[in-house]
Amino acid sequence: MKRSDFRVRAAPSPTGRVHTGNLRTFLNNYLFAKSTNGKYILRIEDTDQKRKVEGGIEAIVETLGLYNIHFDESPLAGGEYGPYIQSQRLDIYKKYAQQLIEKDCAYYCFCTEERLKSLRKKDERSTYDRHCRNLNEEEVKNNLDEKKPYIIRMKFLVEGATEFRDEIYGTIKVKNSEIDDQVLLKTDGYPTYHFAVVIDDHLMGITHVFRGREYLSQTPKNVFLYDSFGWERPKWIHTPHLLNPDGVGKLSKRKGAMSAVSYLRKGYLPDAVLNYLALCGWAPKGEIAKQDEIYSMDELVKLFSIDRMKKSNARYDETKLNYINSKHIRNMGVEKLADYVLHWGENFVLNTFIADKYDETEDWENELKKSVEKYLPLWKQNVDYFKKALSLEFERITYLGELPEVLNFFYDEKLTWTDEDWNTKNHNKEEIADVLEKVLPKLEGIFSNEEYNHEEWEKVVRGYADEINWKHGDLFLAIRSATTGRLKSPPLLESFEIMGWEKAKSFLQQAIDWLRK
RNA sequence: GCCGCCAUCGUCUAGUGGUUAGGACAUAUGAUUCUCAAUCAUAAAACCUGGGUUCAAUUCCCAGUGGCGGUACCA
Repeated sequence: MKRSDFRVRAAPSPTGRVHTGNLRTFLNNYLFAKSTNGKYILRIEDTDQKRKVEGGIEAIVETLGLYNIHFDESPLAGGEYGPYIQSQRLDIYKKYAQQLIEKDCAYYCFCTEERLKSLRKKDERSTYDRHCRNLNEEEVKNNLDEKKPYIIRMKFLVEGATEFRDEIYGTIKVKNSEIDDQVLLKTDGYPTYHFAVVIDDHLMGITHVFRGREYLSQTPKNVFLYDSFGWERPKWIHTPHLLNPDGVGKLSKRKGAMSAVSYLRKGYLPDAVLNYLALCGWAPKGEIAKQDEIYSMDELVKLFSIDRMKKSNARYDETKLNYINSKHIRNMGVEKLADYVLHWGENFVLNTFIADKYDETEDWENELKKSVEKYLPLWKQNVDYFKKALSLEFERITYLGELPEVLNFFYDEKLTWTDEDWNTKNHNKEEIADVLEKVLPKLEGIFSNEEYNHEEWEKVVRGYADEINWKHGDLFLAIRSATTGRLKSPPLLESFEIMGWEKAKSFLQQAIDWLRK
C-alpha cells in the first residue's frame, strides 16, 4: 500500500465540544494523515440517542477549522463513502448484523435490562452469562413473532486468546474468556460503538485506526468482527492519554482543560496550542529536534511519525503551554502580530461561535469581551500607532488577552491609581508629588527640543535624582507609576516617544493631583 | 475483584548492555537593566523497588509497587 492511500478518520460524538484532550486526538490523527500524504476523514458517531445534540457537527468542524485542521471527507464536505453520520447508516448495520447471524457469529438476545443488571454484582466478573446464546430456532422465531424486544450480540470465542498488533504498543494478547458477548445492535435498532466502528471503517476504506488508548483492551471485539466477515484488519494505533496536571485521571474540564475555542479567545495562537499538544506523548528524533521545541504546523507535519510516540501518558502542563505561546508570539514579529491581534479581537473575542452553545461562558471571557469592545476600535483607528505600542509589549505577554490591560496607558485619557501603584518604601506620597512637580518642567525641557537624545533624557533624570538625593531607581519608578499607572512597564523613554509628551505630561499632572488628594 | 497497558529530574522528554544519563519548561542565584520582560552565566533536580541474566544493567527477563485504562443496550 502506498502511503498516499492511507485513510485515517476522526470519529467523535457530535457533542459540539472540543476540549484540550480531544483537540489533541484530532491533531494526532491529522498529523498522521498529512505526514503520510493520506486522507483525513470525519465520521460522526451519534449512535447514542440519549446524547444527541443539535448542531454539534457544525461546532466541531468550525472549531477545528479555527486551528486549520480540515477534513478531506466529512458530513459537511461530502465524499464518496458517505453518509458520514452513523445515524444515517442504520440499514447498513442491520444488514451486516443479519449476515453475522447467518454466519453463526451473532445471535438474538431477549434478556431484559433488569435481568442483566441483576447479573452484575460488585467485585465479580460481570460478563453476560450468555443466556440466549443457545436458544433454538423455534424459540427465537416465537420471541420475534411475539414482538419481544431484542438485541443482537456477537457470539464471541469462548476459548483461546485473541492476538493483534498495535503500531505503538506492539503485540497485545487478551484471553477470549475476558471478552463479553458484545451487543452489536440495540433494542432501538442503533448499533453500538464496537459494531459501527468496524462496519464503517471497513466500508470507508480506513487503513489506520488511530484512537485513544481506552480502546486497546477492547480491540479483540473489533478483531473478531473483522475476522468473522473475512475482512482485512486495519492497522491499529492507540495513543496514550493526556492526564490532569495532578496526574490523576484523564484531563477534565474541572482540572484545567479548556475548550478549544477558549484557548483562541484567551489569545493563544492556534499553532502554539497545537505545538504544545503535539509534544505531549511525542518527540522528534533527538538529532533533528529543535532545542527550543518551537514548531510550526508545517514542521510538525514534516517531522511527525508514530514510531516517535511514547507509550506512557503525559500530564497537562499549562506553564509549558504558556512558554510555547509567548515564543510563538515573539517569533511572529510585530507586523504580522498586529494584523493577527486585530483579527483576533474581532473574530475570536467579539465573535460568538456555534461551539459556544456547548460550553458555559466563563467570567474572564465576558470581561475580556468588554475590554476588547472598548479598545479594539481605538486600535483599529490608527494601526500605525497600535503597531508601535504593540512593539513595546508583545515580548512581555504570554497571551493576547493581556493586551487591553497592558496597552491601556497608550489609549486612555485618564489613569487611575491605588496606593499599591506607588513605591512608597523610601518616600511618601507627598514627597513623590513634590518631586514629580519639579521634574515635570525638566522633562518638558527635553521633549520640547526635537534634537533630544537618549543620553540627555537619562542625564536629566539621573542628575535630578542626585540633586535631591534620591536613588535613581526611585525617581524612574515614580515617573513610571505616574505615566503608566503601574510599577512595571516598558522602558519609559520609548513609551513617551510613542504616546507623545503631551499625554505623558497630562498623566504626570493627574498623578500629582491624585497623590495630593 | 478480574483483565490490559505503562513507569528517566517537579513537568514534558532524549538516550544507552559500559555515558560526567542530554535538552526544554518551571525553580534558585548572579550579570545586565530606569521597573518588568528578554538575554547571558551558574546551581539544584531523575533512571520506582526487589530479584535474576551478564564481566557489567537505568537499559534485557521476572515479581512487587504505583499509575492509567477496560470490564455498559457510552463512545
